[in-house]
Order: sequence, then C-alpha cells, then structure tokens
Amino acid sequence: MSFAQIRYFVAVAEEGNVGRAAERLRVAQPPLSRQIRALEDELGTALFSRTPRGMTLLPSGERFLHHARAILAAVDGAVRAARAEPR
Amino acid sequence: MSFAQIRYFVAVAEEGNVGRAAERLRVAQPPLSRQIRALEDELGTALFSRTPRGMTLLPSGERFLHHARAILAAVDGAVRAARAEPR
DNA sequence: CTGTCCAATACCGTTTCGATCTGGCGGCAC
DNA sequence: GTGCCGCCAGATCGAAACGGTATTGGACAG
Repeated sequence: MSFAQIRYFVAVAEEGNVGRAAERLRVAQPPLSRQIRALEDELGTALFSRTPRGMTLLPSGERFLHHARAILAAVDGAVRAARAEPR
Repeated sequence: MSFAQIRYFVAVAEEGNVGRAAERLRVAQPPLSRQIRALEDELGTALFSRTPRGMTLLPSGERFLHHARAILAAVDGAVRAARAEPR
C-alpha cells in the first residue's frame, strides 16, 4: 500500500468515476484503475462496486475512506511538524 | 514520501543505528541510508544527527517521530476497518 | 444495430528500489 | 602514531514498480 494509492482512492471515491478522478489527479485512467484494484487485492476486500455509470463505494469502502482521509491529514501534520521551527 | 520511508525512519529512530535497524527490517544498510536521506531531502530538514556511534534524533526528528507512529497506527486502523465485517 | 461512456487489459519505456561492493571517517588499544 | 573496528555514505547493477498509449469489452440510449 502506498500514499499514492490512498490519494487515488480518495479521488475516485469523491468523483465516483475513474476518468474524472484521473483528470483531477493529472494521471491517465489505466494506472488509476490498476492502483485501485491493487489496493483492493492487498486489502483482500472490494472497496467499490463497478457499474456502467461509474464506481460507487461499498460499505468497506466507506469505512476505509474515513480512515484514508485521516491518514492524509496525519501525513500533512507530520510534514508540518518536521519543518516547523522549534520554539 | 512513502510508507516504507516512514517505517524505516521509525526503526532507525528506535535503534539509533542504521545497521541494527536494517537487520530488524530485513533490508540492507545502504538502501536504508538512502531512504532516510531522501526523506530528509523531501522534508527539507535534517532529522538525525550523524555521529560515529550511530544516529541520534534532532528536535525535528523527535517531532516527526511522534507523527510517524500516528501514521502507521492510522494505516493499521484503515486496513482493519476495510476488512472488518460490517455489522 | 450503432454510438457513447464506462472500466479493464496488453504492451512498452522509464523510473525507483534494493543488494553487493567499496570508500571514508571517527574512536580506541597499544 | 599505527592498526583496527564500527558505522554511515557513495557507486554500480539487476529486478520490480509505475505511468502512458493503444485497445478491448460491457452496459445503456437512441
């Protein structure tokens, strides 16, 4: 699992659509599809339900999304903490 | 920044020594050194002070360590959440 | 049946990563 | 001060991961 996968996952979850998420992330659609699938494989659980109109979160995806946002925020906090001037 | 870098950083911080951390992580020492340096470069701040007896945390490293552990815990929580049976 | 809008697969070039080997630097014994 | 040992850092190489383009396959609208 990588940070990129988490960022990708959040984008797809928010857009409900791989193509739009790819555009937003400035990456092509196939890599994004692959990373999402790799993430699901690693977790051993599907996170999205694929429909002909896009992708919608499954319950497991909903739960994961909440934590995913927390991780991204934690990373941001860590970077800030390291760079912050010690007072 | 990658999860591996964070895990590497925590191990080095805890061991105070790249060689021992490498052994614990089952990785060779040079890759570990490089990842730590890459992390510092990306953050734009040194995290360790290099001494002939090992590496000791700088204040920025101490602050980062705290957050790094939180990130690892958050990731663990995310994995569990995704895999957990919905009740 | 045809066009459209999705995600998924195939294939390729590039980048990144880790392992091995080697160098350099500071302490310590004597 | 010379030799030795522990430790980090650099160079080089082969392997794995990543992203991009081109293409396929499935569902729905008209």
